[in-house]
Amino acid sequence: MKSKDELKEGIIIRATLQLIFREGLAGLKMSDIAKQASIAVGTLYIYFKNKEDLLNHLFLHFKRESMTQLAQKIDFSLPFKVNFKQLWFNYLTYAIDNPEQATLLEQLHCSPYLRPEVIEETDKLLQPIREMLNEGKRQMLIKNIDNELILAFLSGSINLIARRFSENDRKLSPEQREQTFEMTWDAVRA
Amino acid sequence: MKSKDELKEGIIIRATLQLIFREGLAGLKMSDIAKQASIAVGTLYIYFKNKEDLLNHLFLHFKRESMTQLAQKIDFSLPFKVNFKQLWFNYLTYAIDNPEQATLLEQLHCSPYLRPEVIEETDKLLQPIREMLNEGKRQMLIKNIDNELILAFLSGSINLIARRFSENDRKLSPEQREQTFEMTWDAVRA
DNA sequence: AAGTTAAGTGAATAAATATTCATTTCCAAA
DNA sequence: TTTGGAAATGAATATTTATTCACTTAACTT
Repeated sequence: MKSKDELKEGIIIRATLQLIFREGLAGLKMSDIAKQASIAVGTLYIYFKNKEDLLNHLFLHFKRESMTQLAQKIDFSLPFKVNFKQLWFNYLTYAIDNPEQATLLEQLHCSPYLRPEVIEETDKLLQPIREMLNEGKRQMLIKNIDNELILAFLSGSINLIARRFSENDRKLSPEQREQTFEMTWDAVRA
Repeated sequence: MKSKDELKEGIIIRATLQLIFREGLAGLKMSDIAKQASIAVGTLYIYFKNKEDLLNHLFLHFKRESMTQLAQKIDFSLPFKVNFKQLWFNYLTYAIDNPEQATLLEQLHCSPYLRPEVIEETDKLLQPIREMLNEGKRQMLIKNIDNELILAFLSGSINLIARRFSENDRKLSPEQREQTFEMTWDAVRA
């Protein structure tokens, strides 16, 4: 018998991601996804129960992917600022190289498709970062401000910068990335 | 003869705004808008040619409204930092009190509905702010960083904070607003 | 190499949603 | 107080888009 192509699920997810980035969730059609993925519409329903199911998988997939990227090269034996900077650069780099992802999460977050439990699950992934911020406060290195406020400040600024500077001819230079980190560090440091 | 209710256009726009905030653009139905505005579906088509037309008006309406808010109490004879702070607080306050607006612009910005010329037109509205930033740089008060980068940093952070802290029981306290401004000022100041 | 089973297809169908329009309601001028 | 005309209505219709399914194709088994 013919075996399920393991790659295909990924192809579908990536095709969907690109379409949402370009056209927004509101314009997303199953037939367009199929075309973008170079498969038949019916095939979509072999890999996903329906559109809602596909979008929930999509959301979880990229949340996990971004969190994996985020944790790269973090080593808690190193000084706080080193880790903070690494974390921030990981996020920025991921966001710039994958600008679709931020748009996606944005658009899905308030949509009739996303199931609430999926949102909750993804929020838990941030826990280690919250603990890192606590550590920074304990060492009096960063301002004593509510974690959620700091997180919103950090991710809000990075996300928008990444969106605005993700096209190839506008991508941030290494200098600009350093400048932006300087702004961020000045913002949070005690 | 019966005269057109001038208020109704505003009611429709506000109803639409709320629905997009709650359910996202993807879930937006003309019938829901009608219900939310307590009018019949047909009436929508008296005030707007069709859904696309309605959404373009919506976008322009709130862009202009937010810009008007932004310019409140700005007085170029006052010192740069005073104006900067005023501007920032205007934006934050507007964003917190009208969290729907940010979601709306976000969702519409990449959607098949919005016409490109409408996007362009709204970008022009930012021109005075860019000039203000230039003035700050001339006076060596803020870092010499690309305006678009600073703007993205500022609006990204404010937008996300406003979204996260817009529910009544989580709204930012005056202290938290000051703290957040402190972060912002530390970020941009030279 | 014939048989078996699941993947893949896309036209056909179902479901959701935008838009129209025949009718009714309301206002203002005559 | 009548009446002309625009506003308002919402069931009916048109359109768009998700989903199904009868059929074809491909890979594995005996």
